[in-house]
Amino acid sequence: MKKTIFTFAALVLAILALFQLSKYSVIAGDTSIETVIAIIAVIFFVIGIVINKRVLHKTKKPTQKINYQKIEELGLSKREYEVLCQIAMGLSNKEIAEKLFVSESTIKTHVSNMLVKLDAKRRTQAIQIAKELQIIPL
Amino acid sequence: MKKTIFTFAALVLAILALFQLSKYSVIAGDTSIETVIAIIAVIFFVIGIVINKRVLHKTKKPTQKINYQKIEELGLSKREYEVLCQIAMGLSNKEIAEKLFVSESTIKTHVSNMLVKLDAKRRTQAIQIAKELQIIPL
DNA sequence: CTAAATTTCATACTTTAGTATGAATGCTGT
DNA sequence: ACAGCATTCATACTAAAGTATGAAATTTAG
Repeated sequence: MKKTIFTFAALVLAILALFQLSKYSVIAGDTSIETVIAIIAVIFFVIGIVINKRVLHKTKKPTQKINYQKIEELGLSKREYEVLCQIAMGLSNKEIAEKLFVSESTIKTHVSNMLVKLDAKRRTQAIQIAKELQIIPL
Repeated sequence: MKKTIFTFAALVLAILALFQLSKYSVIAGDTSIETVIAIIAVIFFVIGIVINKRVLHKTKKPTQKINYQKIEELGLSKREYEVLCQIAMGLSNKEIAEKLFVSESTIKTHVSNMLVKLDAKRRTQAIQIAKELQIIPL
């Protein structure tokens, strides 16, 4: 944090110095206004990019939004989708059954139907496919 | 794409107009050089931020880097880690065996040892845990 | 209201996953 | 050389996952 303040202060000073330098340069007739403006433009353009990159990197969280349209396209029912999410959480059929207050055989039915719709052979493959299609959170 | 080119062209024209305007303004004595420079600085600062945001949003892929230190902490061997990655890809033990040119029973051994080290009961849970620990790509 | 879809459950079965145990080979660092 | 670890493989077993089929209750859309 101290480093950031230091860097920022140094940057401001450098810019102020450049301002003065450019002003005298223009008055003295050594440099054209166009050149000065161009340099200033480039400098602030770069500063904008750098600052933006810093901020984005700090607060960036991959909030992947779910493709609900794809879920409908696949013909996944509400229950089948719920089961799919629980599978992705690493739960067994038995655990899912307890969580959703239904029997294990019901879960098996949902899983089997879901696998067909996702064109998967195993539940692990279903997780992978669902992630690719962005229908479950990462 | 056409829209981008249009926007960019419009932007360049606007800036050139601003340049001319500011130049005559300064020559006429209506505006100080400082003001012009400040305006230019702000404009390009904003442009820098906007362009950077666009580029980052387009090409942003959640390139989560793998926590190799964590892999060592868990005591996962090279082979066990390989198997873990293949499991996350949705492959069965048999498929993994063929891919790595070993027998299925070898894969079973690796899987079993890996599950203990990851403190998982199932391969699906292992995937979930591995993702949390950031030892496999999302 | 009726037809279609969803959800539920069961039974029987096959396949895959995972555990336990033992053992041979090869590599590595001391 | 030798202890320790990783890798390989096998056999036998248990547990979990997945398939197939049929059927009843519920919801939903037309």
